[in-house]
Amino acid sequence: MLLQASFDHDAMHQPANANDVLMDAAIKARPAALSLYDEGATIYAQGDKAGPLFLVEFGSVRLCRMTAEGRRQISAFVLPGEVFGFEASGNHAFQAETVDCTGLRLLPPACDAQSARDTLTLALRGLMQAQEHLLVLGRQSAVERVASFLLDLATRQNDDQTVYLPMQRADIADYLGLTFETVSRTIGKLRDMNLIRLASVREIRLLDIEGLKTLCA
Amino acid sequence: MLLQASFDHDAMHQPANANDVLMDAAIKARPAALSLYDEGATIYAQGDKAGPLFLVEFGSVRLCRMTAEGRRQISAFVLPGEVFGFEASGNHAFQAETVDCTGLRLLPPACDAQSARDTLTLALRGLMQAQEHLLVLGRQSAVERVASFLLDLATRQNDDQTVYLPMQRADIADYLGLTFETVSRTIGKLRDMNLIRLASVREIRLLDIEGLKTLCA
DNA sequence: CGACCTGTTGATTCTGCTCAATCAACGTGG
DNA sequence: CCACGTTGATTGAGCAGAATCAACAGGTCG
Repeated sequence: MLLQASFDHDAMHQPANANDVLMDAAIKARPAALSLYDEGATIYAQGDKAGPLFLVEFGSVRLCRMTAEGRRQISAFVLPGEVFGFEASGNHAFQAETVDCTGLRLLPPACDAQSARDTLTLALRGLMQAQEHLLVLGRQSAVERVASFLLDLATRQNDDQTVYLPMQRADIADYLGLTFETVSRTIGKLRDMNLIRLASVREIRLLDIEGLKTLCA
Repeated sequence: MLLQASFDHDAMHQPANANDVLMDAAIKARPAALSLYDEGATIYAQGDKAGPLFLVEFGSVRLCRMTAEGRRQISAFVLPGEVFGFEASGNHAFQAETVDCTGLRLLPPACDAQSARDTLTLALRGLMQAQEHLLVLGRQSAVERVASFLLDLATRQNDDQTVYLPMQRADIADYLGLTFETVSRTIGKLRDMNLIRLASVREIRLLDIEGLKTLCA
């Protein structure tokens, strides 16, 4: 905890989007300690008692669930500046794991009216993202899914040109409802179409954003 | 409005599940008129200004969205006793249409702390349903999807044996991310496996619930 | 250096889509 | 009453896209 306290909020906080204003307000109102997690750490497991919300300061988190046969579905990736931990019942239906080395700030449950409204806003934002994702999983082809994913990441990382992928191909696959082989092939296809360029395995330059957008249908 | 006022709440309200207590409280706190809609009516369109929430008294509602090519994804069906109309931004991202003749009660936006909490609870319930649905669309086969759908409907209709389908095959298809031909074939397959029996096109008897559950993986 | 993990690429299989025909239920009008 | 058109559901045949199985390359770490 002493180590964690040495992290300075302003230095670590990487603004992602319009969440900032809201979250900064939430933090000022209810400051909390920063917790560090290693890559691949479990923040909470399926069935754990639900409690506080978590704000991602840096790193990234995947929310996932396993089926009986061991198939995995990732319902969302949580990037810096975004919040997770919502539950309808008292227990977590999904598991939260860090994708890479990650810093989280705990947000205690809302008590006053204002923070209840803020929580609602954040929950609704999550609902919208989930519904958006339903569209992808239900009606899009592999190319469309990958293109949507890259554009979404670019937007949320506030960088129109370069996308950094904190997660590996299997994570992307389980998020998009594909196999990792198909993800790899599809990224290759987008590269061959000159829509993207792979600076490295984890860093992708978007060469033709309009082209990618038309692909998403 | 005079006609609508003639509907008696207690007579029309068909409790579906645990929503009841919460919703009854909400209604008592903020009573509202009942609105009638024909089959296939648009309650609000994509882009419409978001406002009140809607409680389904009887009938059913589909929340859907179209892609540029005319593909449709239904994100949820709303059954009696359930609420819809949540939006993160000021405008509706999805369109709400009635599936059959439907009665809705308007719930004005929350103003006090208690109703804000209630709204949050309902929103979180919607978020859970959407995440549950992500699992279906991302990782299940056609048989698993249809089996899950039937079991889900049975639960929400509070009838373990008989499922009544208010919607047609194309609606089920757009909800499950399949074509209506595949839905039809798959229902036929479940019938041939003696897991269900079609009393009519719209009424399905669940003969082997455990068998259906094991199918869902 | 070798073991291991991640990612890429190839060959084959299979599920579900597309196109198309048929059927049943219903309403309309002669 | 029946011929006709319409709409929704079912069924069939062939095809396309993604999954599966498998081999291999590049990087990292012991």
